[in-house]
Amino acid sequence: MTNRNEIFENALNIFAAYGYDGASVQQICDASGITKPTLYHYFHSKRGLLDQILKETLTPFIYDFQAACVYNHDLPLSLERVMRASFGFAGHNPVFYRLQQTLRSAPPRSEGYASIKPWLETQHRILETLFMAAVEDHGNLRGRSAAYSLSLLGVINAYILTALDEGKIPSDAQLYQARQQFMYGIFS
Amino acid sequence: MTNRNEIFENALNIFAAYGYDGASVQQICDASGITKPTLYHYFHSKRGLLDQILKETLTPFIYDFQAACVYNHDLPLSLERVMRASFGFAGHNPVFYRLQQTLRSAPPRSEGYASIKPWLETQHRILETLFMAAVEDHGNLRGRSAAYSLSLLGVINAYILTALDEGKIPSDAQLYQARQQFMYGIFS
DNA sequence: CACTCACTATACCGATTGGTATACTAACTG
DNA sequence: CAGTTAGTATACCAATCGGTATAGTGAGTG
Repeated sequence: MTNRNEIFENALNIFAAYGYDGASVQQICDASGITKPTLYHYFHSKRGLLDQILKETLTPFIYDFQAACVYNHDLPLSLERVMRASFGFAGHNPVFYRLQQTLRSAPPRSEGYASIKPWLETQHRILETLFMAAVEDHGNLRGRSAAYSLSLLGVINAYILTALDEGKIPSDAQLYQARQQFMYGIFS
Repeated sequence: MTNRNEIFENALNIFAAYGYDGASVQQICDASGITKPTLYHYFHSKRGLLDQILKETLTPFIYDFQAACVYNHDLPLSLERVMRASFGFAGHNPVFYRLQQTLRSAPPRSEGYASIKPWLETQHRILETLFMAAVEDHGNLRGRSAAYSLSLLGVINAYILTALDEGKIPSDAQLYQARQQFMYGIFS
């Protein structure tokens, strides 16, 4: 493994375990068996290292997520795709998912939150367009797409974290249960 | 306001905004118009300051929460009390609630998480006894009280955070919707 | 008055922080 | 061969970190 990849992987693990503020550059260097100038050769700064981790991992996921969010007059089907994309991503990148989770609920003025904020907004915006498209078949969604977008992301997150705590990926059965529960919340 | 209260309030706000690691003792002192020896006269350490904030704010809440968790053969009623206690607490302590939320999903090896962990466990344990008591009337809860306890706390949290983002306390209507949605998840 | 005691500021501590100036090495390139 | 370039370590930087030793202060108390 190249030094760059070594740094990348160790930084991911250490950020996930100690948090962005709690992790030190020296700690990452020690774990990677290199010294600071090497790290700074590959990454602009500590913040740039985090940004790069988010970028390289989230770019392909957002691509899948967008593909899942197309609407063809079958909202349950779209929701299934969205959940499947999310669950699959979390299952393949459990450590990253934990890091993402800590950043997502980090304090608003922390560097960590600033780093993930644009990604959260992008994901939210994509999901919102799905609900806006579904308005044409489900009138009671009108004007609530932002709220339901946030709510769905919350439900997905809750299921993933519960499953990850047990060391598994959410099963298909859980996927359908989560979808049904969410739909129930919408139409009741 | 006494210096102690001044420090306490400023620390709460700064911890909530910047995170435990991101906040510095000097920053809290500056905001409070005092110097470090004064802070260390009232609190053992930076960690002790956070512990004290959690203790003084969560002790009365846990008391209410426990009272809400008594079971008298009416699970929906108990759940309503639990949600009402949680929503009310969040509404009266919005800044603290945000701090609690960041600590709750902080990385496992961070000091912030270590500080709130016992409180989370206590709350979880109390809620679990409610579900264990309800087994006698709802057999399908058997062996799942831990899972449903976590799930309910997740749902409550999601509703509170959504409401707080809009600057409000969750309404009674949202309370009943959240309860119904959760019950639906149980019995389906 | 003499004494105690809760409280507070000045000035400082060693350790660690994120980051870098300099120099070297090995590999590739004309 | 001469020159460039990517990559790496030693040694260092100023700034900040959490925390404290010391010396007061003023209010209460015998």
